[in-house]
Parts: sequence; C-alpha cells; structure tokens
Amino acid sequence: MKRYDPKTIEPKWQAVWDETKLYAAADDNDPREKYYYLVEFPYPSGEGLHVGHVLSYTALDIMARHKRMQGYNVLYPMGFDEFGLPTENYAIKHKIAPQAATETNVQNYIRQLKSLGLSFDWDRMVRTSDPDYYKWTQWIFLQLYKAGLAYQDEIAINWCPLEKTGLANEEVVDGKHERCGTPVEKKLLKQWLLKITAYADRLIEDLGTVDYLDRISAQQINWIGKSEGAEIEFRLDGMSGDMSGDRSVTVYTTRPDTVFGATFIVVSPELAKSWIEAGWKASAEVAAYITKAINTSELERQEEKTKTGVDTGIQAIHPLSGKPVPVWVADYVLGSYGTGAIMAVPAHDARDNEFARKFELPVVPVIEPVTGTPQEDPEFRRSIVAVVRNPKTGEFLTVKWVPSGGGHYGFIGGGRDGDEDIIECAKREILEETGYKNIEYKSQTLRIHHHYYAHSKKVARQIEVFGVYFDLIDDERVEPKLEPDEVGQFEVQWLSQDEVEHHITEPLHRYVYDLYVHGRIYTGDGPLLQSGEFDGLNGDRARHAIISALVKKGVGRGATKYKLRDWVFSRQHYWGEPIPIVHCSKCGAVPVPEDQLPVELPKVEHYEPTDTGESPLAAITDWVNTACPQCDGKALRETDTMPNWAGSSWYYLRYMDAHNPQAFASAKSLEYWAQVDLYNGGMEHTTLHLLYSRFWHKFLFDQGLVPTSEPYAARRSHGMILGPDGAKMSKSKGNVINPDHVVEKYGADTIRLYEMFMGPFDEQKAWSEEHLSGVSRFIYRVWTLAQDLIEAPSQPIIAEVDGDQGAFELEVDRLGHKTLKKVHEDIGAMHFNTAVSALMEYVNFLNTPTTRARLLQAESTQVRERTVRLLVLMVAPFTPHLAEELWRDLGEEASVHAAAWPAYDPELIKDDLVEIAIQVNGKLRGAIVVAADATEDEVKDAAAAEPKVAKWLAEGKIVKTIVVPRRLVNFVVN
RNA sequence: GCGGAUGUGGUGGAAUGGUAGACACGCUAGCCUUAGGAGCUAGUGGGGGAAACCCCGUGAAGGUUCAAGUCCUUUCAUCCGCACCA
Repeated sequence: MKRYDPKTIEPKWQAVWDETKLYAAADDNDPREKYYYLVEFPYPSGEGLHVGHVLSYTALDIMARHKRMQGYNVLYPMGFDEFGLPTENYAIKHKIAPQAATETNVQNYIRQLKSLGLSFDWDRMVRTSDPDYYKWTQWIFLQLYKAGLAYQDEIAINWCPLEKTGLANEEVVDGKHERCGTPVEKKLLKQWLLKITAYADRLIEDLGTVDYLDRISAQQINWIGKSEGAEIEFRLDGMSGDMSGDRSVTVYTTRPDTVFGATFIVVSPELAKSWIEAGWKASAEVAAYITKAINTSELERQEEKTKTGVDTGIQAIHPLSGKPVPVWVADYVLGSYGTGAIMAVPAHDARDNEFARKFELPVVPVIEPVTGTPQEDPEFRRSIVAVVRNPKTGEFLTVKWVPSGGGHYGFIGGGRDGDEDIIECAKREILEETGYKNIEYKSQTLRIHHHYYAHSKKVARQIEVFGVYFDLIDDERVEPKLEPDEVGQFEVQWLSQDEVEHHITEPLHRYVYDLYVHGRIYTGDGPLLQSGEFDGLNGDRARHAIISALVKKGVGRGATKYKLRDWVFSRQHYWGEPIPIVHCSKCGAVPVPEDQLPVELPKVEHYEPTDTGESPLAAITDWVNTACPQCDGKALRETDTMPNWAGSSWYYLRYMDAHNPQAFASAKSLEYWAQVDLYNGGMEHTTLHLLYSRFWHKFLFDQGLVPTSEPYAARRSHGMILGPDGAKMSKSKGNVINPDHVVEKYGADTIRLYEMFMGPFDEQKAWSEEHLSGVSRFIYRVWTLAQDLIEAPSQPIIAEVDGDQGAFELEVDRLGHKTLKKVHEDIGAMHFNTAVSALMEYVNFLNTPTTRARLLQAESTQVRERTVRLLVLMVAPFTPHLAEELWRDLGEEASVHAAAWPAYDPELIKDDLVEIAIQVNGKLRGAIVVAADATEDEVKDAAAAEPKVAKWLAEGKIVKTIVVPRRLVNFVVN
C-alpha cells in the first residue's frame, strides 16, 4: 500500500492548484450565485503566521470549499495590511527600508499560507502600501474631507511617548497604548479627525440589519455609549468676581425623574477652571483643588480610592423646587463627558451617595423601590417583612418553608390590614410565627412595591410592603399561634450573615436585607415621592413629565450623549499613507486634486519619529515644498500620515475588483459582490477596525458609491488559542506554537483538522499536542481505509462474511448519508468540531473488522466504490491534500475540489427500526426497538410489555402516558 | 458598577425540553509485532452489588413540566469588554 506522506503530496497539490488557478473567483458576469467569505488580512510582522490565523483561515476555507463544491461563485481573498509601526520600528533598528522589510515578511506569509492549502484567490491580493491601492485610500479621505467629515482641530489628544505618535481613543486601553503598553499622555496638537460621531446613531441602529455575534454588537453599542436623558440648568448664586453673561450651570442626567433628589451640584475641575478663566474669584482652597485635579492624569484619578472634592461656596437654585443647593467641585465628574457637571442624587446613585456620605450632604429619596417581576392582572395586598437580628450572635431570624411550600428560606412576613400600624403588624407576625416576644424596634423602610406570582394559590400579586428591622432582646418565647394552613409548613431558624446571603434569594427579602446590612441604594425605576406634582409617576412617564415641565420653564431639554469621540486620524510617522492635503499660506488647507493621486510616500534615509510632534516627512524639504493646487503659490504638504486602520477600512471592496485603475472598484463589481456574506476576525478589532470600516462604508453608501449600507452581512469571531499551559501565547512565556513546525511534523491537513476539532470555533481553548496526535491518527486511518478500499480488487479476500448483502449495503449507505447530512449542516453552522466527530464515527464504523472485510469482498464492489468516493468528498473541505490524492487514486482526472458536493438522500436518513427509551415517572427503566412507523398505541403496548418496565408499572396505576414519536415513552404511575 | 459569555468525567468537549457524557485525549487490562510516540480488542462519571440491577450525578438553591444540562428566578465562580460616562 502507498504510504501516507504529507510532505510529498501537500506541496505537489499546492503547486497544481496554484498553476491551474483552481480557486480564482469568476468575475461579475458569472451567472452563478455569489458568496463572499472574508477573513481579516494579516499585518505582515516578522514573526510570521500565528496558530490563531490558521484557525480563522481554515474555518472559512472549509466553508468556501463547501460552497464552491455546491456550485457557488465563491470569493475568498487574501491580502496584507502593510502600514504600521512595528515595521517602521524594525526598519529603524535594522536600517533597512520599511518597503523592503514588508516585502520580505509578505513573501514569508504567502509561503506559509500556501503551505496550509488555503484556497485563497491570489489573483485578487491587495496590499495596503502599494501606491495603486493607497491612491484610493487617499481618494476616499478626500471625499470625506469634501463632505466635511474630515477636519483639523487643535485638541489635547492621547499621545504615546514611546512611539511618539497620536492615538485614537480606541487605541487607548486602561490608560495605556494598546499595542506597546506605554502610559498615554495628553498632548495638544493640531490633528486631523474624522467625524465618526455623525454616524453614531446609525452605527447602533443598523446592527439590527446585520447578523453579528451578540457579544460583538453589544460591545459596539457599549463603546458608542449612547445615553438619553436631559440637560437641566441651575441658576447660580453667590459667585464672586465678574463673570460675564448668565450665571448658571447646565448638568446632564439620564435620570431627570430623580431631579427632586438632587441635593447638590458637582462640577468637573475642567469646567471650574473655565469659570476661573471667565473671571470667577474662587477661594484659594478651591483654586488649589482645581489645579491639582487637572494636573492628575485620568489613570491616577481612577486609582484614587476615595472621592475628593471641595465646596465652592456657590449656591445653585433648583429649577423646579426653587431651593438652593450647594455647588461642589470634584474630580469624579469628568470634563469630557456630558456637560462636565452633574446634579448629584445621593439617594439613587452610588457615586453621589459615596460623596454625600463622606462630606455629610443630605440624602433625599425620591423613588419608591420596586422589586420582583410585574405580572398580569395582579391582586393587591399590603404586607410587612420583618428582619430580626440577634445582636449577640449576629444571626438573623428566618423561616424555612417545607418543599411543598416553596422550600426556600425567608424572613418573617405577613399581610397587613389597611389601617394597621406597620410596627405593630410586624411584631404581631413575629410573635405568631416564631413566638419571640421581646424585641426592640430599630427602623423601617420606605414603601416597597413587590410583584410576584404565588404558585401555591395560582395568583399574581402586587404588594405594598414595608421592611421593619428589630433587634432581639432575649430568648423568651411563647407558643406560636399559627393559621391552620401554616401549621407544619415551616420551621424557624437562625442564620448567620453568610448563610442569609447564600440562602435568601427571593428579590424582596433580599432587597430588604441588603438595604439594612449593606446600605444598598435603589437605582431602579419606581413611583416618585417627595417630588411635588410628579409624585406617583413612574419611570419613562415621570421622565417625560419632568422634561416637559423643564422645557416649559425654559430651564432644560431632552438630550442624548455618546461616549464615542471623533476618530483622531493623524499619525506623526513615516510608514503610513500621506494625507493628501497641501497647506497654502493664502488658500489654507487645499485637497490634492484627484488626478494627482496618489501622493506617494517619498523614499527617505531616516524614519525616526521626532520629539516635536512633527512627522519625519517634515524633514524632506523637496517633498514638503510644493505648489498650491489652487493659486500655484508656495505651499507645504501635510506631513502627518494616516493611522494603520485606514487601509483596512475599505480593503474588502478592493477585492471585488482588485486591479481597477479607474475606480476603487467598478459599479458592476460592487453590485455583483455587494456585501461580504461572512466576515471572521478577532474580538480585539470590534471597536477598532470593525467600527471604522462600518463608518467608512456608510459614508460611501451615502455618497452613492456602494450599493449597501453595511459592509458585512455577518460577523463571527474565533476563540483565542492559548498555549499548552493555558496562558495566552507570548514570546516571553515561551509557549508560542509556530504553525510551520506543526506543518513540518504532521502536515497541513493535520493542523487544519486539529484546529477544527479542538472545540467550539468561537470559544477559547488551549493547544494540546496529545489531542493533536489523536487527529493525526484519524487522518492516518482515513488514508489506510481509503487505500485499502481503492486497492480492493487486487487484494486477496481474507474472509468471507455471511449475511444479507442488501441489508449490509443499506446499513453502510445509511450511515454515510447521515454523516453527510451532519457534516453538511455543521459546516454551515460553523460547528466544525462536531462535523469532524461525525466523520470519525463514520470511519470507525467502516473500520470495524466485519464491515471492512465485507466491503473488500467482490460482491461489494459497487457499495465499496460509492462509499470511498463519499468519504473522500466529505473530507475534501477539511483535508484538501489528502482528499485530492485519494480522489486521483480513484482514477479521477479533475480536482476533487471542483467536484460536486453530494446531496444526502432523505430516504436513507430514515431508519426502519428505532430505539425507544422507556421511562416510568421520568426515570429511565428500559428500551425497546420498534418499527419507525409504529403507531402510538403499538409503541405504548410494546413498551408496557417490556419486562423491566412491567416491573415498575406494577407498582401503581398508569395515570398518563406520554409518547414522543421515535424517541421515548413515559408512563406516569402512582 | 454596567454589558457579554461560560460553568457537564482525570482532560478537550457532545447532547431540536425527551436514553447526560457522542467524538477525542489520557488511563487500565489483554493481544500482536519487523520493539513504535505503531496497530488491534475490551474497559473507563461516582457509589452499592457476585450478578441482575439499584441509587446518585451537568457550580448552588428554588420554580415550571409527564420529563430540565437545556426554560424561568435568585445566587456563586471564572473569563472578556467598558468604566467615577452621571
């Protein structure tokens, strides 16, 4: 038999596929239905391909091959995202041109990608540092500029002191540069910005039109951070100095319904500073605080454990109540969000509460708490919840209900008549239920609204509850006086704080407890109180009513805020796309005319960034000095370059028509390929590349330049592959797996199949060479089995096996088609691990000695042939080289990857006989085999007759029988 | 704190509300042999039992259901993202 030798067959077929352009997508005249799979193109670093790339690329490779075999015109392209700082740093260090370093790395990547047998259409390769490509990146920038979406502003931006470059908000993680970990500084620089904020709403809303993984949509929504609320003006009083104009402060809140609970105002140090600049004479203490706060970085501010702040002495007049409230300055309020000032509602906001406690400011509750889940048609009741604490032991008095009464723990509770005193009611319930008579009242809660469903009585209830707190004085008890229906339903128990927190889970009781012990503050919606004419209004209705009242008085309005900031688009570096703008002393900033694009990156000697915030390009005088396109006068080129996210913001469009010199892609190609059908990439790009490219695409759509409003119909993300030690792979930990070594040792088909088999595609998982060897064995078994079956006619028959040939063939065909269905559906659902499992089961079956011997017999010639062909076709997307070799061994001239994907025969999926599980009272007691088309009664009778089952049925009377066709029978007996 | 996810054997993981643990790794025993990191056979969730078989079991506590890993409520733990964002 031919040996399985991946080292020979893999390069052989890779070369053939390459030469024949087997995987090239047809152009936009093709009548077939199109399908566009996209994986994130790599940044060609010196390290080469990562096993994570292999996971992502193989998964979509399998899907692409599967779709191609089904007759789709599949586009599965690859390219390189070449601009970026690592290459520039490498170039500086080794004194070679970034262009040359990139070229070397790209060639290495291409070699690696090809060695994995990935079916990319290499004819459409795009490279972002190719002037023919970045010409269009610059062109799109100019369109943004003309539309007013690219603008220059002198702002304090995030600056990485190590890489000496400005950063976008999205590139700052925990106050550090996401790539190099250097703490970010603020630097005032004239910057180019892109107005992504203009698209904030649509970037959220249109997520409803695409199929993204939930966590991706959620993360984008979170990042954009839209919040709806109100801006409210507070008139200021007692401000010394000569500030001009109206003296008032505008706060932003998402909770206008809590406005009557605003007991003080807090302004950010930044806002306070602007007041000083406008003439406010702050006291020395206040001024010192402001200065200190502003000079503390945001990172340090966050690390500060307790809240700091200072009273300004200014009073603000509450716009609805007319009462004065003090104005404080504190650095927990940010200058960069909202209006830079807040109304503090310490009763209903945790941060304000902390601040109020520290500085002893008043806390006024204005919302009645609501617990539980509202039900339909509730019955109304009044009640109390009594929490009794034994101060000596720290234990709490609870009752544990018997299982039929719910089985859970709770505090003492009970109904209250309309006019009954709350404390007396609580004492009465404690006495009646537990017999404890000597207790001391401590405090009680506000009215709480609780909703629940009383299962025992089958009724929905809405109750008005007061929590009442007591301390136990002594152990003296009398006999409890229980209602007849309460007798024996519960037992009294004292629980420690820890036990209470573990066992008492019912929302109302838990809230009452948390309020008492942990001082939990209520931040949810609920009916208003102490809010004048608005008392009783709830949630949105309360918010709308209060906003209307504010609008009427001219002191407020509904307002929407976002966390998303405009995209800082300038980088003070060499290795990026030059921004195609010329600065003329007469005309100002002038766009480079489109016919002069691309503005090519000049070749230079030195790439070092400067300390001045100026790009190294500024030193290349014969490039910088140019003529103004408008007045032909002396002008200077813009020396900032674009961020590395620019080229990747539209690359998927270039693949559609990769070599078009007239346009970034022709209208016809854009129309044909329309949208990426499935895009896979890393979670780390969710709020960077993915958001940026959606923004660019929407802009192009608005300009009528692309036919769809979203670039990607679906977005998925592969889970991270961890090192064998379960830690994230890193050079410093020495746990990096190099795909080259795996390919060298086991072959491309093995690493491909292993990565698919590791676990669910989108979950993180650790590399394991032991598990890999299992996959390697499987591939070896497939090879041996297939070769055996192919060579069968020339093999001596070892043993004749008796039995019905027809039944045997049916069994083989049935499992084959069941496997085919499973593999087919699992590929579509990206459940690659279970698809591989199904293939393993199938091969295990074919490999059982009797099956295998029988397949080798002369009379099995036909079934043997169709079986081996089916097997080869099914594994083709997963292990393309193995499949190709076997396919040719079967005598085929054409590639298996151009063969048609077989359709499963629905008739063969059905079994004649099915096994039925038999349960008695839900417990498995036996199983029978019946005809698949047996009637319910037949199944029932056969099940009841099964001896193992009959034994259990004899214990009582059958009161109910559930039959699930083809699955199980459940007898309910009592 | 907010948002998202995940908790199942010794390990990676399977299970449209319907026989929990497929498939694979590892382990145990045996076979075979051109001695290998090879192949084959059997076994492998826990407990009891000679066996038939019985009991328990999907982080925890409840609930719904004839039936719950799966649905609901609460809770604990871990991971990820955001974060004094009002």
